[in-house]
Amino acid sequence: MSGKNKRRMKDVIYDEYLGRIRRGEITDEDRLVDTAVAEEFNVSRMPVRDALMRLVHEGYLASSTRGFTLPKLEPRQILEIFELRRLLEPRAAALATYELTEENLAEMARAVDRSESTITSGDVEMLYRASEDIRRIWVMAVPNISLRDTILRYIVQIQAVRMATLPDAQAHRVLVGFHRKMHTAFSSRRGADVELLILRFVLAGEESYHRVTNTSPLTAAPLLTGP
Amino acid sequence: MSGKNKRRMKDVIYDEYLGRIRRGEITDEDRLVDTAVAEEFNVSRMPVRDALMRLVHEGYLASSTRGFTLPKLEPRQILEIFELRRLLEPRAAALATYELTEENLAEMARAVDRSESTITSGDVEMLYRASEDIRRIWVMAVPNISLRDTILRYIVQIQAVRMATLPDAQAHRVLVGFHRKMHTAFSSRRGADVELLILRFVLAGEESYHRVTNTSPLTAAPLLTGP
DNA sequence: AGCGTAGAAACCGTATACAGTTAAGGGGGC
DNA sequence: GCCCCCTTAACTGTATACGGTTTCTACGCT
Repeated sequence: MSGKNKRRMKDVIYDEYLGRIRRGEITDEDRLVDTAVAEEFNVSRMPVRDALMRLVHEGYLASSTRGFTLPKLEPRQILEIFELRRLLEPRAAALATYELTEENLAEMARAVDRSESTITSGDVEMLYRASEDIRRIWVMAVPNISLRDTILRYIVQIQAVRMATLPDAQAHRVLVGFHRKMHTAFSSRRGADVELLILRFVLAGEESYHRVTNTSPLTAAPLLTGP
Repeated sequence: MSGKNKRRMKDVIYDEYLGRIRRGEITDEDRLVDTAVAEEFNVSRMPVRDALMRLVHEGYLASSTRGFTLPKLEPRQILEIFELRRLLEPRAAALATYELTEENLAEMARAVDRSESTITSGDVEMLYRASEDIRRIWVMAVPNISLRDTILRYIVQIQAVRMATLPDAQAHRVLVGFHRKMHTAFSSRRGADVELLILRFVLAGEESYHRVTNTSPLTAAPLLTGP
């Protein structure tokens, strides 16, 4: 009856687990095994393997000889991805500025309210979800689909950075401050303002990460060894 | 004996076909069928399917109900990827500047010579390969591995753009001119110069593509509809 | 002769089975 | 009691088989 009959199980499983990963429902301790997932969906291992292997190749999972787990990013890789985000996200957000609907902005405003409430409540879990919602709203509005898809891949890095920085009170306050400013900037419909703000946001995230983990910026070395 | 015994067939097949695609050995007309590839390697369909599906998910191939083929990019997608390249490649090339060895530069110089020789010979095939070599040399020197991998994915778009623009004499001359300038800039070890040159290079490629295909820039519309 | 339709062929998705590899855990030796 | 080795279980990779879907083709109808 419905047009969904042609949907392949491997795609269903892929979508389901990508959603779980993006919603943070898979934790570091979870070990995904194809036979177990196969049982969950009442299918054989093959479509499960297809789905999980795809998630591995896209960087959302890591495969080992003992099941699939969330990848644990090396600090080096986290810093590398900060550079990519610095290059892509300001422009992407500027493009999204002109696409966000009033409903999108209203939803973002509610998420910002939730974010601010965590300053007093200290509810890191809620901050985490609010942060996720705000990001999702604007990223989904990016009209350049290739650019949007590229940005969506950094979710693992972003979750790792949140895990590392959010327990830190200073990073928490900085993040909440940015959330309010983001809503203001997107609401103003001024792409140039949004672009600059998002650049500052990524740089602030990088700085928080460096402070919390005591690492130093990636590019210092190569730039200093230049002529 | 050799440490390669643990290499999985699916990885061997993946590497082999990724290489063939990158070297342009797969043409638009080719139709890859898993059973045929399986026969070529004397294995079953499964590792072949794994390899080909992976190439599909990474954008190097497209799957249809009738075998796997090179993806034919929509003009829209080609323009989207130009935007990504504009954002990433200048910085990536600047970072690569400090990593290129003297041998790299010498190899690039030889490729530039070959490129220039095609102005008189009109050998588009050689121009194609020289262009590929020059790009490969500097991209492989990008020290940020995540950034390098992201850039390497655009090979399909780049090949499509070359196919569309290289028969055009003006685009041909512009490209060769850039090749010489690139070698000069990389040799100078001045990242800032390289960054600007590569930005100009991507913009020139975009312009050639627009001119040849009679399309208009992607971002005109959203920017103009802004405040 | 052209178009529609039915059958066949090609190819993909999924199931089941087996082999190979790796890590864990228990038992034995030091 | 601790460490090492061997067994065993768990999990991945590959093979084979079958069913479903889509495209091609040939035949018949108009």
